Amino acid sequence: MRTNSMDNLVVLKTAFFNRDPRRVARSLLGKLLIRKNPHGILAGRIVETEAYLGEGDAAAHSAAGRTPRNAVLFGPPGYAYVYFIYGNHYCLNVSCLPDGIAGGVLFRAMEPVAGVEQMAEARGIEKKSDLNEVSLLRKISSGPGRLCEAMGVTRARDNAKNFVSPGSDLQLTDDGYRVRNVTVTPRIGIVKSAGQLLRYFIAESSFVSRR
DNA sequence: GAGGAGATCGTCT
DNA sequence: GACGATCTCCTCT
Repeated sequence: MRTNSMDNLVVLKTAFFNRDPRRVARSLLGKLLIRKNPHGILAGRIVETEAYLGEGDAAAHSAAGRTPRNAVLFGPPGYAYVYFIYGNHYCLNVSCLPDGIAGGVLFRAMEPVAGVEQMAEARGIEKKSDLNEVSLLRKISSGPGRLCEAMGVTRARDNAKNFVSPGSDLQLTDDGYRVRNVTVTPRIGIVKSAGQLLRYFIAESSFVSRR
């Protein structure tokens, strides 16, 4: 699976995110997550997501109501919600549904597409390694914490950032890639509401975090 | 290759 | 003071 070209990228609009997180999570598969920085462009194709439904979803951060930490999830759609977990890692989400209603989608894994060397370096992967090997490419962004480290995503830098704004250095775009088969499973690493099928991934992708 | 444990800290109770 | 939407390293098989 390779990208088409980096031309003809259409930035996803607010309306795309102003929907049920389950629909957004599925629709985001195959889209490109892009980070613009002074050294160039980093991009990855989203291959795995999870939907978090808001106050009715016991596993969601918004389950207990609005707090300073999770306020973005209750805000307008299309904004980055970044949180710190396990003392080591950040996780990146995008808010869904209209202002006042909580909901979001977690980015769990992506396939590196552009700026691969930069991302590998950010992850502490030796440059001398052959970055064309799938087994090494997988280590760059096959997991929510890994993805954030590769993209340089932190709460201080990116929380509450607008994905939709033209000037944003963090964007979600459509390059015309079409996903064929989507697999749906329970979400990973949660205890509450563990039975719900809210994890989505591209069936044929090698860059999914876990099978 | 599978399984277990440690790292490490912000957030909420 | 407890815990968590994770990752890596180490040990054992």
